[in-house]
Parts: sequence; C-alpha cells; structure tokens
Amino acid sequence: MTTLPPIRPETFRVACSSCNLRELCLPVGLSRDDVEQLDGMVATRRTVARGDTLFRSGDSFQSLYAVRTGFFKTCVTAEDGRDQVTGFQMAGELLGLDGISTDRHSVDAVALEDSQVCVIPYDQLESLSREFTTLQHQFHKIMSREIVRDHGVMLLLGSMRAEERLAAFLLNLTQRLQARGFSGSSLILRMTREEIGSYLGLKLETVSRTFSKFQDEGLLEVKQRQIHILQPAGLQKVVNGATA
Amino acid sequence: MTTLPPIRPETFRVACSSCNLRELCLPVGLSRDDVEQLDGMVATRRTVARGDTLFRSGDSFQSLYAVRTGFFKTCVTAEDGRDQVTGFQMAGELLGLDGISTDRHSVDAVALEDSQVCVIPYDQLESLSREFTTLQHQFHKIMSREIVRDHGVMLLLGSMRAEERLAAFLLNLTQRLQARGFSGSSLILRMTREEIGSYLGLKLETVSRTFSKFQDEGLLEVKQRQIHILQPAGLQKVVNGATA
DNA sequence: CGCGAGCTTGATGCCGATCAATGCATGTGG
DNA sequence: CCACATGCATTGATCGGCATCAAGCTCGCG
Repeated sequence: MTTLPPIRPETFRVACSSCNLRELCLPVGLSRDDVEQLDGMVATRRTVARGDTLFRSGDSFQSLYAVRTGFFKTCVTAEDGRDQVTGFQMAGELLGLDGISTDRHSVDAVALEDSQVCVIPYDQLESLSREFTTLQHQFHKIMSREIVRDHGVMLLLGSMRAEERLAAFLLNLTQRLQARGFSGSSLILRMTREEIGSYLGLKLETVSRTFSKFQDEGLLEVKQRQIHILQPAGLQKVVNGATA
Repeated sequence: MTTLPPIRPETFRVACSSCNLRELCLPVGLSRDDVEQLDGMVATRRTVARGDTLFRSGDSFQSLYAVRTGFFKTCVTAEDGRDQVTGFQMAGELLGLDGISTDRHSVDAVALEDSQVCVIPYDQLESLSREFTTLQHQFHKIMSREIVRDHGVMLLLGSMRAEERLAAFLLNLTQRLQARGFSGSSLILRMTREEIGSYLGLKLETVSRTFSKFQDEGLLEVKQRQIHILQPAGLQKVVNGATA
C-alpha cells in the first residue's frame, strides 16, 4: 500500500460552507451564497488543549470563537476570589460575546477537553453583517438567545432546589447533545462535580449526593462521569415540583 | 391667574438628539449627525401606568423600548408557575432584547411606577445600524453589557449569602441612580420586598430582616421604602466576605 | 505499585425558609 | 372624618435543606 501524503490539519481549508456544524452555528438560516461570504472571514482555527484557556478575563477582545470540537466552561471571578461557572459550551456554540461591551473579556474560557475553535474576527463580523442582513439578524439572535439562556439560569439559581437544578441541568445537556446527533440517554460529563456545583450554585458534595439519590430512585445510572438516563420523564417531573 | 393652554404630552416631538438621556441610552458615543438619524426611527412614545405590562412573555416581538421615565421589572415564569425577577430597569435602559431570539418575548415587563418608554421598531434599528457603524457597534455593546450583567447576577445567586446579595443590590442601585444625577446615599425603592427577594433568590422575610440588620449595624436607615445609606464603604465590605 | 485528583458517604450545624402574629401605611365607603 | 379593609413590612419561633467537616473510596497515571 503506497503511503499517502501526511495530513497536516493546519492547512485544512477552514470553510463554513463545508462545515457540518453550519446548521447549529453562526450560519444558521443563511443561504448558500451568504455562507460562502463567511468563508473569507472565518479563516483560522485555534487548538486549545484540555485545561488551557482560550481567553481570560481582562484580555483584550478581538474575536469571537465558535466551538468546532471539544467542550468549554466560562467562569466569572469576583474581586474577592469567589468564582462562578457561567456556562458550558459545546460544538457550534459561540464564545466571547461578553467582550464586546468593554473591549475586554470579562470571563475566563477554559477547555474541558482538547478542543478546536474557529476564530471570528469581530471587526470583520461587524462589517460583513452590515452587508448581509441575514447574517446581521442571525448574530443578533445568537446574542439574544444568550440573554434568554441567562434568564433561565437565574430562574434556576433563584428558585429551584438542589434536585430540581441538577435534573434541569442534565436535561439541558442531553437536549443539546441530541441536537448534535448524540444519544439522548447516555452521556459522559466533561466537567467535575465541583464545576457542576459552581454552575448550579451547589457544593460538590450536594451534587454527588443528588446523583446518588437519582440513581437510588431509578432515574439514572451513574458511574463516575458516565451517565445513563433511564427516565427522562422522571427527571422532567423533578424539574417541576415533584417533591418525591 | 390666567389659565395656560393644556399640555398635551402626546404631541411632544420625540427626538433622541434633544433627549437628556442620550448620554445613557442607545445614542451613547454617537456623533451629533448620527443621533439625528435616530430621530426618524424613534418616533413614538408609550405611556405605561404603574402595574401595567409593557409586554408579556409570549407576545410577538416588534420593538425594543428605552425607558424614558419611570421604573420597570422583568420576570420570567416557568411552566410550573414559579417566577423570577430577572432585572429592574430605569431611565435610559433598554427593554425587550430577549425577544430577538425567537421573535417572541420571553419575559414580562411590568411598570413599577407610571412610566414612559420610547418605542424603537426593531427592523428599523437593524436597517439603520447597517448604515451607521457607530450605531451598530453601540447596539452590540448594549446587548453584550446585558450578558455581562447577567453573569454578575449568576455570581450573586450562585455564591453569595443573603447579606452580601442585598448589599450588592443596594450598591448597584445607587450607582445607577447616581449616574442619572440622583443622590448616591438616599433612595426610594420602587419595588416590594418580595420583588427584591425574587431578584436576589431570597424570601421577603429574609430581605426585611437583612434590612433591619444593616440598620442595627448603622450601615443604613430604613423607613419602609425610604433608604439612606450611611456607610457605602461598609456595604461594600459586606459584599466581599465581611462575616461581621 | 503507590500517589493524587476526584468522587462518595456520613455526621453535624447553620442559614435562610416557613409559619404565624403584629404593625403600619394607604385608600374606600359609610 | 372615622372605621375598616387591604397590601406591605416587620419580627419572632421553629424547621429543614444544604453547607461544612471528615473519612474512606476509585481510578488513572507516573
């Protein structure tokens, strides 16, 4: 068998028009022609190893990033050192929107596994979206969706109990994974109990205990970070007020 | 004394270029010429009586609203009826950004006192911001600022204790009032203890008790909704981890 | 093989929720 | 103008959920 020329990932053409995430990512709803306009803008990718930061709070803001592969968390840190996970991002989701307001990032974005992102230079996005109405509108929708998502998290943090929070979190994760073609019932958590706890406003022990409780009740199976959802409907009941 | 002709507010010319809020509102950072372009877009005002809603969750989204006078709250409601105040808006702040994502509003906006808003038809805002780079950029900054604000609320809800939450809330309110030319030390709350509690993820009794505690400690004076801040620095200490 | 990061589980305590009563303003109708 | 109702706020007593403290446990990895 003759050896093929080595694959050099860096040289791959980065092109939204041929990306399998285009139905989830920035290009949603754009025509074929419009998407091809994006190809000129999204010219580079960046690889981020597990544990490394894509950007940090305080860094100057230049670009947005679309997750191509991998998994991220974003964290805010208060002056007194307290910190809070504000979100988990997977393929097709945008990172960096926080930076637009002050030209500096206000959160840390950390890769929870080896990841790749597409770099979207922000000034180019602004000028392209002046030309292409659909792109402009799509971008606004993405920002608005982030605001709506944040409101949902506030509801969760402000008025739900531990079990309800974890159940809501798991259902949200599985929905997003399912939209990406993964199983809706089986998943591997990319984050620690502590990170889940930070996101949900709980301590890691409470997260662990709640997983165990769900397991005892037959709602799911937990083996470390491997989760099998056995009764999605049961979890949904927990999210609402099932005091079971 | 001769009677003056009656003032008919509806006929006042609505003009961003002559609005005293232009340094706080959408026009921030725009040149005189650019602001005059806004005058054509922001053509109408709407009056909302105390207790009435400007829009409701589920309403179709057409316009953004800039608070001109008065005070609003926004609430999300879960399917099970639980609800959560997601923000309080005062003069110069924008309402309705949540609606862009799905063309329907996802929160209720309720006036907490008799209020007036400027109506900003969203399709006109999009087309104007295709023409005027500074407007486009300013609008993006406002959306991004909302996202950053939401992250701050998540930090508060996820990792602060009752006293810290209330202190942070009061300092935030006074800062915003001060930016509008009001005293930084004396304010009248436009919302009930229950609404504060909902926003902060606390019960109204806890809010009330915490006010009393701050008063006992000499940090402020409370007389129903009248608040006098005596030691802003003391409140700031509470926001960080003063276990006092 | 043994170390360490992450996870589980138990015992205890505290913060804020809940339940309940009273107080205080505003407004309405007699 | 007062009596009473109503909505909101305060304060007390008790309870419960989650945090905290503390031990082991599991698993991947050098």
